[in-house]
Amino acid sequence: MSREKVQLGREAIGAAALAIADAEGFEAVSMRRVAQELNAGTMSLYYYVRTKDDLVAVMDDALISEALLPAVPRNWKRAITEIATRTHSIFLRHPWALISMQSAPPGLNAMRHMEQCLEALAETSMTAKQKLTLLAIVDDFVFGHALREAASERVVDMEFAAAQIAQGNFPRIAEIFSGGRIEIGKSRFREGLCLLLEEYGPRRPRASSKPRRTPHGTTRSAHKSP
Amino acid sequence: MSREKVQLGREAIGAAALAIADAEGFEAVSMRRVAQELNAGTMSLYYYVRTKDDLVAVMDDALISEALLPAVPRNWKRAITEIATRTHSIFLRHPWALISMQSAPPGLNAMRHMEQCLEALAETSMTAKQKLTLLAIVDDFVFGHALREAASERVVDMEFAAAQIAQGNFPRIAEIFSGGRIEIGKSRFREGLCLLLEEYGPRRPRASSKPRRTPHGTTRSAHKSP
DNA sequence: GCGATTGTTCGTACATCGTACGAATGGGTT
DNA sequence: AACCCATTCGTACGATGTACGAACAATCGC
Repeated sequence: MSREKVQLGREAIGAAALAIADAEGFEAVSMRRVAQELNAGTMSLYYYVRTKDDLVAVMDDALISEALLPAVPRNWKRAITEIATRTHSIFLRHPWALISMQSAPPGLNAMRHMEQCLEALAETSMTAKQKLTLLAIVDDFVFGHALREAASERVVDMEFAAAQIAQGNFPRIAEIFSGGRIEIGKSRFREGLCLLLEEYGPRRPRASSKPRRTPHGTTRSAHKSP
Repeated sequence: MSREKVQLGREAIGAAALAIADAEGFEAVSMRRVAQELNAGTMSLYYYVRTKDDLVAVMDDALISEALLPAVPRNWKRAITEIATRTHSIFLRHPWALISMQSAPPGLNAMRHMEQCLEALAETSMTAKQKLTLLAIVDDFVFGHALREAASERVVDMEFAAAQIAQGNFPRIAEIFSGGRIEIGKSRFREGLCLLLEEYGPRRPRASSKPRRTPHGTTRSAHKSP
């Protein structure tokens, strides 16, 4: 927290919130704490930000910008892999974004990201639906792996599990860990990604179509930006 | 909320909390609300449950029980697919569990689940590391797909995005949606799962088949039980 | 019989959170 | 001078998780 006040604004507030999240964890990001960081009154933030969720959306969009490639490789598999890897690394460093992004409306950088993904697939012969499906499947995996990897770094109480294993109730679990802890580090991310891409590419994609409806549609205006 | 009080206990409290989560959403689950549902004082819950996170862990483990198969198919791909599908459907109905399970210590049912997964792979020629890797990759995808699918059912503000598209800033996004909304329903879950399993299977391990049955141990523990 | 011990219930109190409301402040226009 | 409007923010409210310890009931040693 520096002494002089910075000019308030959406980006400044988002940046301050991000700094706090990085330094003290996402749960430390409160309106009061962010305001304090900016030497401003708590309620002053609400002039630029509708609600805390809106603030988080700003943080999210700021993060997504890190997933943008300066240039999209010609080879589409390489391009998708590179984007996915960047996205993945963002989530590993900011696991909270995995959750908050699911409820945040798409911002400018999110759209740039999507545009870039489509650009990567532009030269392929895939149909629109095939493109969207591939991107969705890849994202599913990226999000899922980051979610579980981030969690696995947390320390959880293993006492109960250890007791159960020692008691002999779970022979297969006991057996597979008998040789000590097995590390399946980040290698499985590349591995899974390859499985998805290599299979999807050369083969003729299946036209499994099962239509589904989704009633979507809302309206809202962008909040004030001075 | 019925009038007569039920006998308090870990399971009863967890069940009540689950009922509230199903009926009113996970965010409606508060200690006061659960206690009210059980016609008990708020603080009475803390005799059976260390903290709210502990309560949530009870809920999680109760949910996992739904992922357990009565019998494990001999064909390992079919077995894994069935387990994954069940797990997936749990998360679609209880999206909050995606997050809470990441920080919850493994409970009894979680361990049974793991044991069952290992049983499914018992007759393959995979090494321990290969088994764990496969299970991890599959879970990554299951969690990821459920996470994003649950989110896509939420209603989010699309006005900003629509405006950007209409403004012509994102030609590829505009193009791909020009033919109306494209629905890539739950088909992509099966599709992705197949990609992962079919590729992982044949090349590495030789799958030999032999029947096997499911053992189950049961024990109790954790915090006070009256 | 009685006091002590132990298991169970829960009322009160506190810190922290998001944010509704509306009063202050200050710079331009007229 | 009078008005307007953008911007700041102090106060207050209701909700949350839970620490603390009092209250009550059942059981046991004597």
